[in-house]
Amino acid sequence: MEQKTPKSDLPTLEDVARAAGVSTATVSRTLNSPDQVSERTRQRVMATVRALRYSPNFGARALAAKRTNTYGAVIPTMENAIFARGLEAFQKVLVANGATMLVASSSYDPAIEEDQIRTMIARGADGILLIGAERDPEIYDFLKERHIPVVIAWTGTGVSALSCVGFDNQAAARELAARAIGLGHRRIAFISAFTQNNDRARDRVAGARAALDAAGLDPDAMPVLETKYSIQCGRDAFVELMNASPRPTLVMCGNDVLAAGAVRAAHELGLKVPADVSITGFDDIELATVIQPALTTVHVPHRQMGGLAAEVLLAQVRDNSAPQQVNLETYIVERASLAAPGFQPTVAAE
Amino acid sequence: MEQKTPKSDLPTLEDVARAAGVSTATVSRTLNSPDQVSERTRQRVMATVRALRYSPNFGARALAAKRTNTYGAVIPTMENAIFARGLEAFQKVLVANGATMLVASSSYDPAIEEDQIRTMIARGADGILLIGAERDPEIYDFLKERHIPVVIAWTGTGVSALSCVGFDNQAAARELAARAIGLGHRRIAFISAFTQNNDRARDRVAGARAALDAAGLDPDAMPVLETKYSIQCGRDAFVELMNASPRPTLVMCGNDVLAAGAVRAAHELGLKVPADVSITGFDDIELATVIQPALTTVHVPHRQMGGLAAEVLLAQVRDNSAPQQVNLETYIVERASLAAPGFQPTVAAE
DNA sequence: TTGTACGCGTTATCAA
DNA sequence: TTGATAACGCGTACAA
Repeated sequence: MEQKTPKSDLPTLEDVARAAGVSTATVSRTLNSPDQVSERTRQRVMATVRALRYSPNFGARALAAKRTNTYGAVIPTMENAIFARGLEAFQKVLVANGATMLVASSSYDPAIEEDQIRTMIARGADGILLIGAERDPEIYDFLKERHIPVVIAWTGTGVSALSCVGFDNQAAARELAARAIGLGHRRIAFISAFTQNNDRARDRVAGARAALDAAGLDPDAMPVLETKYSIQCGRDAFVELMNASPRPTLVMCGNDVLAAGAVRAAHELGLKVPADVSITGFDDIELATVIQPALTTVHVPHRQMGGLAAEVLLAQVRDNSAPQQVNLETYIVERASLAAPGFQPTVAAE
Repeated sequence: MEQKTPKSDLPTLEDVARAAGVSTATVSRTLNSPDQVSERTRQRVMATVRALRYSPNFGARALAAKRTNTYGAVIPTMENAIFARGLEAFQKVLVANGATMLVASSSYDPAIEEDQIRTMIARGADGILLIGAERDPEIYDFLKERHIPVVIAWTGTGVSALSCVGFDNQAAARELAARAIGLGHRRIAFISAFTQNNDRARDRVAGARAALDAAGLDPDAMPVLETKYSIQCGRDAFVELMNASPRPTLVMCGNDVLAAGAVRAAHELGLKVPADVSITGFDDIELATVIQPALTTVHVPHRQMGGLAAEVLLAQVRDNSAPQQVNLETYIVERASLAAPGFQPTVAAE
């Protein structure tokens, strides 16, 4: 009156082994390194696996193999098209390589982010994707101590000894500003995301300043308003900026969402874009093409960034390859929201 | 000349126990059920935990506890604001309850989705969030067999014995169509997402038909074009629809993204919205407020849905509570893109 | 309140 | 190519 495992539970490796008439080691090998097993036994084992609907226990596997095949992504928020795009690409590459993605968002809060990072590693993440390079050095120490490979995305100037896949925020903004200056703009204002704990935002503002400087203009004369990431906030900021006198001829925005708000505000103020005031964005999300006028902006290869980040991370974990620094190209997308000051569309057509 | 664990590895429960001068059981209890431990020893153990920077090994924990505190979400794509919103909320509630989120996207492909679901449970997910109720019954059997709690979101008509948190897609679309019919619209066309494997899309079309039927109009006379989820596709579909003669006075769209494309196409065709043709959306994402004219659409409480889904799932797993069916309210958001046929804005202001 | 001791399901080492 | 078996690190009856 004694049975082995009547617990009505899921089948285990041992169950498969017994049913197939082999040892657990052979079953394990069949699953993990099929080429070490003879064709015949492999067939038999696989058949048993299917018959028993066996699926390996994750915890046991992680415990024994010291690897989870799980990767964490800690981002500011999924409710931002740029991160959603990057994540989607990151995840796709992971899946294509048999790995799974863990996601947590920090709401741009460094304390929450730190917590999430710790949670990720406690959850056994084999590697981690982080956005931006700026954070408490202690976190980097922690990560290094646990030997967790990290890839930093969205910024090209990474932390030494860490992988990064990004682009030069500052150079991109500088180029855009330089183009505007070339068009004749002199009074430029900037609506930025909060720059605290956000190196990307800071670099973009710095880029605009650098262009001003290079053109012999006073970089510190540029009004900069920092605000939250939302259309409404972009709108409010724009209104405030237009209270200045003389008014700016160009309002650069740290991202397309803020720019969309600015364009909206311009309409409400009875200002024509770009005739009365030019507006630029950054990111090139779909929103930029949908509003009137469409946004002149900086194209950022979000999807490529996410995909590459996954590849770099996988290489580090699986092939133990060295950290890499990848810098992607951005480019200006010319649409309608930027033109020379006082530009008249119909006249210009001549 | 013998040491216990000189492997230069991470500290284990045993290390903490030894350093604190207690048994591993006590350390485990301090961590998992602090109230079963005396204040004094708890203090001491916690201090040691911090000193050693101990963090429990995930695999071992999962193996012993038969629980991972990890929940999976399988969605069509993160690159869709509605799912991004829902996921963000889902994740927030999870984190607030000490759990972690696994994410996979299926690209609306049933085969991929099935794969992802299996992967999730192979990864030890304690529960799973799925979008929409329609899928191979075999998958539900599989889930049931493994005793994995499931919550289905985005649709109110769930699978029996499974939790769902959603809303009535059909009723919402019916109501919107009824309002349009009340306004005088008779020739209505519909741009839908692909309805195959998508009960939400199908229900929305059915809702419009139901309203037509209720008004004594022929539901089958309504032209329906199915297309991919993108602004460009909405644009193309709209153009095609407007080739009909007589033209529809209203084009309903299955979601806001398609509607945005339709509005764009109307502009390009020289048609005024809503004077020449009305357009409606569905979802009420930010995009709806940003385009000109702003979209009259159905507001769907995406965030609430995601948050509730997490709560329902957690309750099932942790409190072993019964599956729940939650139906959320939607409502029509009246903006500018829907008006009576031939409506003249300036005249109407009188 | 605390400790002992076993089991959880795999992987991996070593022999055969 | 295959098998026996020792880890792997933690939770939890059960006992004290």
